Amino acid sequence: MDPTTLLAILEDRGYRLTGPRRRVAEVVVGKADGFTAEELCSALPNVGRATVYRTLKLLVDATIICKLAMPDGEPRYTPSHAGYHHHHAVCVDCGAIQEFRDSTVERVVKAIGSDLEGQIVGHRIEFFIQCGKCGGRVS
Amino acid sequence: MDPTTLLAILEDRGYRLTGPRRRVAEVVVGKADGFTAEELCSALPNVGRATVYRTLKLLVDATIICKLAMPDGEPRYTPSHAGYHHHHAVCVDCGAIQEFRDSTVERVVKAIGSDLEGQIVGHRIEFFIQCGKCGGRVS
DNA sequence: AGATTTGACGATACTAAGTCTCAAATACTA
DNA sequence: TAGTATTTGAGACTTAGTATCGTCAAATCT
Repeated sequence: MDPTTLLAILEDRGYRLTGPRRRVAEVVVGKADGFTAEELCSALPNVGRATVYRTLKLLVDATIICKLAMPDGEPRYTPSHAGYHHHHAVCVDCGAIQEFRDSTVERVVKAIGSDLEGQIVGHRIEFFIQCGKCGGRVS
Repeated sequence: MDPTTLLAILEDRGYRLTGPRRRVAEVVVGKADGFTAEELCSALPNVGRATVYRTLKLLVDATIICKLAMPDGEPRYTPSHAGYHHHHAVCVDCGAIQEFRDSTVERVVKAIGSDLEGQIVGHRIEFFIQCGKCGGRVS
């Protein structure tokens, strides 16, 4: 996604296109492999921390980026390339992210839902990998 | 699990059975529905925060309790009743936890592993529900 | 049981991640 | 272009957890 498209989405949702938001957009779309909030703050020293976090939240709400968590719980953001529901596999060494969608996963989620008492309102499914570059077997 | 068994497991792993650990054990086994680290600290005002966190880590390593994360990322601990690998469904309203094991999930995990570039080193699978008591449909 | 060794404790300072506040600045609208 | 509602940013605050380190006590040894 290019910054212009990203900003257009925010505009459609009624948000103003401000300088800081443009600058965040610029950086975010360039980080194909995901990033932490702190990285973003460092990359944008002229944008306040609060604004960075606020903008991240907007982008997550707009499903432009996804927020996921490393094994230790450290949050990590990644631009979402798919418009549809999907999951992520994150390399624990370099942070590279593979998006995937698996209809089997969705079927399993539904099946489990009917086995549990109560109603499923969400789920979190994340895979941690060592990517090819980082020593994992290349399949 | 009763506190004695819990402590025996720690002992087997070479840890000393100290007063603070006994007190933590006592409280943990009583919290069937999960708890936060802060709740544990409050419940044990005479045990230092650092000790509470250290003991939680020991218990997680020993797979006596599981650490999971609510939708907003807030960590939550829960006594593990199953000895085997399993997943959790947490009520977002009251925190009640259902453990489940689903062989389908495991099969799917394996199948996805062979589709991804690299090697799977872990995964996180959590379901968020509204339990029967909290307004979710009872299935 | 008493002495020794070594792991554990806890007070406190610190870090990291994120939120809140509010006056000042700025983007949109008419 | 003036008006107004939104957004910003500095910095204080919060929350969750870690590090330090002198003190203490559990297990072991004799």
